[in-house]
Amino acid sequence: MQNQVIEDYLKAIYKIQTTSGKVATTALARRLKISPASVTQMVKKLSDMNLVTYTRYQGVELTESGMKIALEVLRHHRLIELFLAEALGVPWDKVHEEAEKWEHVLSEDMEDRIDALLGHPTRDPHGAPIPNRNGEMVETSRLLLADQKAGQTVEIVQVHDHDSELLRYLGGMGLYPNVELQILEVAPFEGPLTIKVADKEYTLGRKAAEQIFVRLL
Amino acid sequence: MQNQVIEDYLKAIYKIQTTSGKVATTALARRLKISPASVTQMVKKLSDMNLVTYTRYQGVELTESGMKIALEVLRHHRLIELFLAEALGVPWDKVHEEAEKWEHVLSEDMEDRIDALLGHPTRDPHGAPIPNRNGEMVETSRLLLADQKAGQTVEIVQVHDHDSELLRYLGGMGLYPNVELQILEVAPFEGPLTIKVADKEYTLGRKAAEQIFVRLL
DNA sequence: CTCAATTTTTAGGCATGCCTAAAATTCAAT
DNA sequence: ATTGAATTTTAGGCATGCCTAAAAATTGAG
Repeated sequence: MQNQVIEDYLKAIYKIQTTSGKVATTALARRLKISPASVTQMVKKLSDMNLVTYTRYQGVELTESGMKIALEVLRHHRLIELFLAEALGVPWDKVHEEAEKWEHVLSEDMEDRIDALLGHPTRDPHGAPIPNRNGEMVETSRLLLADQKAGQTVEIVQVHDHDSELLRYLGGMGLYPNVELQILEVAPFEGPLTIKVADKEYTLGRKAAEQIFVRLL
Repeated sequence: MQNQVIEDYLKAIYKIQTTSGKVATTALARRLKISPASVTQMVKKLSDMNLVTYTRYQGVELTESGMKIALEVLRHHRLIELFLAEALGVPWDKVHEEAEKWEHVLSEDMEDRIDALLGHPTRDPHGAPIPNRNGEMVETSRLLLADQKAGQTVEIVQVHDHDSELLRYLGGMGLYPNVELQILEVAPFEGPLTIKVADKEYTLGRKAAEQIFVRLL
């Protein structure tokens, strides 16, 4: 059983666990693009290795050591994303994909060097918090831009990192973490938002606004 | 069959092929630390994939496409070595080991970015030539420091990269590629060399001197 | 040119991690 | 409380890439 596979499972379990609590076989299978049957099998092995607790038909949960590994991988992933963006100028819509591969080959020594080079950063290019070496991180605001009211001035805190196309779209409007924007109008019935960024106005679809976390100013 | 495994085989075949010509199963097995029986099996698959030519009991040779891949991996390896040294300050005795892992996850896009960042370099930190995107490279001098005579002034061109301890030893004396040194004395019966580097004298064992390529000045 | 030593291949096995089809269990609606 | 739908697990299989032991081919010393 290779590291890469285990790490991908633990990372996926972590993601699901922190967003929706219980981690069902099917949810894991969907995220990993693996059949549910295979997931069941693998999850048993992870359980044997004390990385997750598993009860038949009841889903899994990370153990302490499973959580530790998941957070290490997450740290690698986000450090690499930032490193690629800063050191190599990789556009923010591409860093995720690359980091998916690099995260599994990063030694502790390289991790430390990158961390130091970047000045011990706490946020990746999408605004997601980077766990420190002890797995601690400062959580981001959980306010969705989509839920805010017209008239508000907010600052972008974090953006979902999975959809490359969305990231390019947002980048085109200058919508990055730490950027301030005004909500001019919110169309009713789940309609689009009209926003003002750097003195320009844009119309932002509801779907996009649901991928953006903000804090109030 | 994963990329990593194929790439490691092709790289090993390349190395043996360019140093000793024919590539025997056992030699490959020794280098890869895999049993000869397993190598035979794998080599058949590589042959099926048209990456090597293989005749039972006669060893293997890279085909054109096998050579192409081997050179790509070599390019990745050496670019990464230099990148780690330059961008992250990794000491030259550690870059090889790290590059062994990174080389397999480097996309073409990242390769180009690193290449550009480093100014399209032609030598890695050990002085080994970096193939360009077409697999072309300028070969280094094949003169061994160990074969030179007393009184010569030479410049280090390349150093073998596999032995971390040797590299630390050489680094301690300031013996890096592009460094000039004088051979003051060569002890007979395969004895050590006395050399002068940056106005300091050192005694260099025969074994070490056999790992260093130079050009005459 | 022979035959013993060496090299290489074949045969048979094993672990990993994936799959599909079918069976077992849980869930939810009545 | 029942039952049909959905979820999850079990059973059986497959490809990859490694292993050891034994057989086959090659090599080289006399």
